[in-house]
Amino acid sequence: MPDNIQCPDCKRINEVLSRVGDRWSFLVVFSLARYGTLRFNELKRSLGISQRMLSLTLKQLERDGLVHRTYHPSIPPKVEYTLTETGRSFHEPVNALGLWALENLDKIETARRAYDETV
Amino acid sequence: MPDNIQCPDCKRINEVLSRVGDRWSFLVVFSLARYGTLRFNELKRSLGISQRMLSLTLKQLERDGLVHRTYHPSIPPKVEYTLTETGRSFHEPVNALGLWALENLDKIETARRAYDETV
DNA sequence: CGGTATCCTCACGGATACTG
DNA sequence: CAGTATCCGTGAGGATACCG
Repeated sequence: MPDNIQCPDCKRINEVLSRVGDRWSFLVVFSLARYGTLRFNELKRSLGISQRMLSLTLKQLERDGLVHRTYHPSIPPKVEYTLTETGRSFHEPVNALGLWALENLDKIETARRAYDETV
Repeated sequence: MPDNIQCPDCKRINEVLSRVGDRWSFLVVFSLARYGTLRFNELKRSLGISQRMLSLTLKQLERDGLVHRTYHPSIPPKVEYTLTETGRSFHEPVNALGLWALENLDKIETARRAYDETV
């Protein structure tokens, strides 16, 4: 790497991650991909997320074109969320990350304990 | 989804992501995977990260067993960082995410503008 | 060069209450 | 049910200064 330039892609990757790279966005996409369609409170229970953060996260994801929102004007109201095509394509790397996480949690905890003992 | 239980994997995924799922960790792993070995200040310039955050991020990644640190006691000192095997395996999903980010930045910005106009 | 220490700010995010 | 509004605490993270 030439030492006076930045990692050429990191800046752009950073931009995208700062939009859809937070933990709640990951988990919402992960959940919607798994279950297809979920209502607001189903997502809320599913993720253990606060009402406020879910509302904010869903609005961002809708704005960025990853999530589609369908409002059924019944009483009580019913709102369903699904992934858009872009959202589904985002699911692939998100899922890969989730699987890696599940597979490596133990390894990380072991490494962490080992590290802490040497200190 | 049964409506009274949580997304079964989300809790564990959340745990791992809360450790290695921050943006700086992603970018450090992404950079180290691409360039192999980098010194502290090379990483710093490469990522546009503050000295403090890079120091903290590297220490976490070393602790979690994703990054290996080699100290050369010369004058001036020289410290090189590489990925461990776990770190390299982490690179796969991180890279997938990075590539997705690069491919979809435009699409996201377009969706965002469209959304903002309807409001 | 490769850090640590300190200070300071602001955004993340929970708790609670209220509404159509 | 599906939000919005408000308040508030904590922690992420930059800026700066200093050190071996």
